[in-house]
Amino acid sequence: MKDQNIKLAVDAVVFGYKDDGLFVLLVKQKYGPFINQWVLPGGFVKHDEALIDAVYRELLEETNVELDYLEQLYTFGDDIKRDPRFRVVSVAYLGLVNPKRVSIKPDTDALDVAWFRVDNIEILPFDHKLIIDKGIERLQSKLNYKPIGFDLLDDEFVFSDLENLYRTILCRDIDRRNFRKKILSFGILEETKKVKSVGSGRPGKVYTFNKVKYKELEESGFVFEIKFA
Amino acid sequence: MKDQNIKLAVDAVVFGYKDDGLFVLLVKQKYGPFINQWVLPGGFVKHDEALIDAVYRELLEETNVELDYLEQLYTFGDDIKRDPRFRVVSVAYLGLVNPKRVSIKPDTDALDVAWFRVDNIEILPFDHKLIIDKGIERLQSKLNYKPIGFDLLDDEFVFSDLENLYRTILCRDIDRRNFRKKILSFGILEETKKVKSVGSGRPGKVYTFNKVKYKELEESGFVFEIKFA
DNA sequence: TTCATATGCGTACAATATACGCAAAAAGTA
DNA sequence: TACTTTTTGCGTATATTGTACGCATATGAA
Repeated sequence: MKDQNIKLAVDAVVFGYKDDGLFVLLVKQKYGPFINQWVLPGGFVKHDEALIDAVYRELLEETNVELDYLEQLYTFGDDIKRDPRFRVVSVAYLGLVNPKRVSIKPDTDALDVAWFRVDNIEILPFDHKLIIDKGIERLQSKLNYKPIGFDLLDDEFVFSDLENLYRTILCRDIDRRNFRKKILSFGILEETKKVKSVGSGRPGKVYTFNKVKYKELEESGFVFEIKFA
Repeated sequence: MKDQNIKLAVDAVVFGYKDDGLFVLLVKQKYGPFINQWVLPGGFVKHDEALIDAVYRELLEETNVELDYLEQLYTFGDDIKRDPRFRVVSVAYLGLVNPKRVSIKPDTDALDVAWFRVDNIEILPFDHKLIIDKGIERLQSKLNYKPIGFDLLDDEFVFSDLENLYRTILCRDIDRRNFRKKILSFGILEETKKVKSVGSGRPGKVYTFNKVKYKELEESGFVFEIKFA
């Protein structure tokens, strides 16, 4: 036995929302056991590096992406052979970013970077498909009790944008009118004086998410919670 | 630098409910940097061992406890110095068990084992207090949408037992009558023909939790969810 | 017996979720 | 221009659920 040590890695499931679809960020491996294949951005944790810093570092090195949101997702370490080379336990993170706000480009450690529609992803090396599924699950449930949808949208948006984001990610229809009523009742959106036309039909009012206000409300006991018709 | 490798450990926050209080299982260290001090059961993961198996093994070796419930909690690895000896990243697990169903005793790897009231725990070696707090948080929130309270109770219980468990763990009062109505409406409890007297007052009907029924309902879309008055 | 205590069931009211109608404001088209 | 189609913004009626209690019943204790 050459190396009895367990290696520790991090992987990032970074979601982006655009073109009415949910996308995940993948990189084409430059090194490792699956060269030239698409995998989740990630890599080994350095000896004196916090887990979360390893995620930020790998994302910069491989994709040039800086995130709007990042949280720990789950640690994958029950399958001894998840990496064919040696034992690797990986701490997966869930990231959110508006694709418009970043310019993805392969940096030093990847051959290529791209957004993939989550519903098109079939199989991936390692257990990365599993990790993505876990990420989708977390995203879907968290959307109902945290205002994380706004991290995927533009700063300024109309209500149909928000509706479609929820519809897309949750894979189900929602009642437009009740949804609007519910969100507005929270008092965490600011109405701007602008309107925006999306194709034909009446132009919609443009809103922004007031994060400061939300934090205030949260501290005084308010809970963001959405139930759907 | 003698050892550039990150060591991987697991720790278990095992909760037990008895005497109208929430308890956590601690062991007195036999080895390590905090000999003779009380810490969470746990230890290093073996090279060819699943994370979850490491938890079960350590619990057996240190406390002789087999659990009714176990889930991954969180991975602690941002503080480089959480272990004073060398870099250790620890995957924490949350366990539940009815203290009556186990006989805790220090096995090969611990000097002593005991239940500690969670509200009495002040400071612990490593970041184990932090881990316990994370466990309490998870337990409290999960109590509202999963029927995990029953893993902490006897197989046969009266309604006041369940009420008091929720009251104790959530640290707040609940309306006895509405709570009963809500739980009964789920149809996951079986009424036995027995009654049980707890001190003075009218004896209560004895119920059991029908786990099979719950799983069935869950699969057909039912969601266990409790809101409190 | 009488009292204190806990249980089991019920009812009234408030709050929220759900379903859906419809006029207003735009783009497209004859 | 006038008409149709589409999307928006706001409203209202109803169903469902949450919340606050009242109260008779069954026990142990005095």
